[in-house]
Amino acid sequence: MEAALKAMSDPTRREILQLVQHEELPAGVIASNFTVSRPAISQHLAVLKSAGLIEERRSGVKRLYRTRVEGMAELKAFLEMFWDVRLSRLKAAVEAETKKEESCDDDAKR
Amino acid sequence: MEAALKAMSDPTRREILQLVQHEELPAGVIASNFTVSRPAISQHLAVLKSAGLIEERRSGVKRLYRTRVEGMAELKAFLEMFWDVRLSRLKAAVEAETKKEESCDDDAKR
DNA sequence: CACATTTGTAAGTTGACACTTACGTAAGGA
DNA sequence: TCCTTACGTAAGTGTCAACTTACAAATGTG
Repeated sequence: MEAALKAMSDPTRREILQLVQHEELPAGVIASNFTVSRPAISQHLAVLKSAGLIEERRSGVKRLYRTRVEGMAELKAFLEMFWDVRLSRLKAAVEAETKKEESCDDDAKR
Repeated sequence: MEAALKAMSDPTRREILQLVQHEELPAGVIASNFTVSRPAISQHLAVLKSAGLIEERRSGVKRLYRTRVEGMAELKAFLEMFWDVRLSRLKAAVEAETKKEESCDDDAKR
């Protein structure tokens, strides 16, 4: 999640994400959309992949990339939770409660 | 917007944002919630402020900070638009059209 | 096999940034 | 005025990240 947010903080990577959001594209084609070198894009793709925001599929000598919808959904959910702290505080409280229930069943006595 | 996203990519700054989201807090109190030095927090506050994500109010010798809701709303809107590329492409097209219209006014004089 | 295509990886450079300690500044008492 | 409180700012340091060029690896083609 941390990695996903950091990955998205780079403008080039955001552009890449938009490029492959609705069509699967080979690395070379992606790189051709930018002025930076092809290896630079290759490294950006590696960052996005390890952040779970894109997925790679090999077809012959080519490597096709596209947005990984689950990763984007997770990131979106994290941010949604962030907008309203009351929600995230609630979530934290719920998690704490869950832990309590797991560790001590004494709570039922109260 | 770029600045806001980059500001949010740091975990310490995200914690600060949550701290001051529902209560106005002086810099010192904010810093006391972290293990890093007070000047470090002061610098983080400056980053968040220049990104438009928090606002500062002076009260005597203290400086009170709280989340700037407009800034958070703008960032959220940007990301909402980002999730669906079709929308952002539409937005880009609209912006291009607007520019055209602006320059077209000049053209009309010719 | 020899060769071109497509891509990742290695190595090095540069700049940004998160952090530290030391110092400056402004407000408010004793 | 002197001192304390609550800060920001300056200056320096180490780390990381984005970029470059050069090279390696894997797959298809003659």
